[in-house]
Amino acid sequence: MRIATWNVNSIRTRQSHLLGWLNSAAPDAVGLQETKVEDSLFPRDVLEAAGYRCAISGQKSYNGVALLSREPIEDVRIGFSALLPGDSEAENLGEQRRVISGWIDGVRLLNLYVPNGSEVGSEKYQYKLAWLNCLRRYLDVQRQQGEALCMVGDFNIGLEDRDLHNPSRLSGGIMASELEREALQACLGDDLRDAFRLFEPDSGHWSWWDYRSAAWDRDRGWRIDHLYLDEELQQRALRCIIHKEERGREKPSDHAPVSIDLSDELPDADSGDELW
DNA sequence: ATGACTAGGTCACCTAGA
Repeated sequence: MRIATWNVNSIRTRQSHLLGWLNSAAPDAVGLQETKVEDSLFPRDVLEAAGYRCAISGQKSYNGVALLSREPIEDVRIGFSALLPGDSEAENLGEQRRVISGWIDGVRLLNLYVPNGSEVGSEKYQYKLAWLNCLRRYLDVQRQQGEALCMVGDFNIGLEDRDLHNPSRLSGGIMASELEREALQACLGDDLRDAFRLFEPDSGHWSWWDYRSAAWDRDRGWRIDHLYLDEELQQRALRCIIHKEERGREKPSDHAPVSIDLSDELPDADSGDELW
C-alpha cells in the first residue's frame, strides 16, 4: 500500500500535475492540502475518472484538505470536533479547513494542514500553537480508538535542524521555533515516528522550496511534509520517497509529494520457521 | 537584502503562504 501527502497549492491550478503524478506514482491513498476550493467546485469528476474516490473539506481561497483513495474511504471525520465534541476551541479552529481523516484499507489516514504561523510571537503564531495543542487532545482520543494510524500532511515545521537547509540562520524562526517543535513533539508522543527518518538520517532532503530567492535552483529547502506511523505501521514500512521531480516542473506547487510504501501484512512473529 | 514568487479574489492591488 502506497500512501502519499502533497500540498498542491490550489488543486484547480495543479489539476494536470496531480493527474500526471497519480498516473506515474500510482499511490493507493493521498492526503492533499491547500486545495483552496469550496467543495462544490472540487474537481471530483476528473479524479474519480482517474480511479480515485474523494473525501473533501474545502473552503474558498484558503486552506482545504482532501483524501483520495483507490479503495473505499469509510468513516470520514472532518475537523477536530469529530473526535472532540463539546470542545469549543476545536469548534472554533474548525472554521479553517485543515483536518480530515478516513478509514482506508485497514488504516486510519489522518491528513493535516498545520497553520504556518507567519512570524514567531504573532497572532498567527499563537493560533498555530493553539492548533497543535488541540491536535494533541485529538490524538489522545484517536489513540483510544485502537486503529492503525498514519498521520500525514504539511506540518509547516522543520522538526529538527537537519530538516532545514540553513539551520544556523533559520533555527528559532517560524517553522523551526522551540515552542512549535515541542508542541508537535508532544503530539507524536513515544509511538508516532516520522517514516522518512526510519530510512534516512542525513540532512539535505527537502519537501518544500520557497518560490522566492531561486530557492529551487539553489536547492535551499525545508522538510516540512511528513508521514507519521504508529508502532504497528512502522513494522510494515518499506520505503519513503520524496518525489522531488514534481517541484521541477512548469508552474509547480512549492511542495513535492512524499510517499511511503507499506507491506501488505504485518511480519508474523509466531511463524518464523516457514522460510528458514 | 525586513526582498524575492505564486494563487485567489476581485478588478487594482490586497491577503496569505512559509
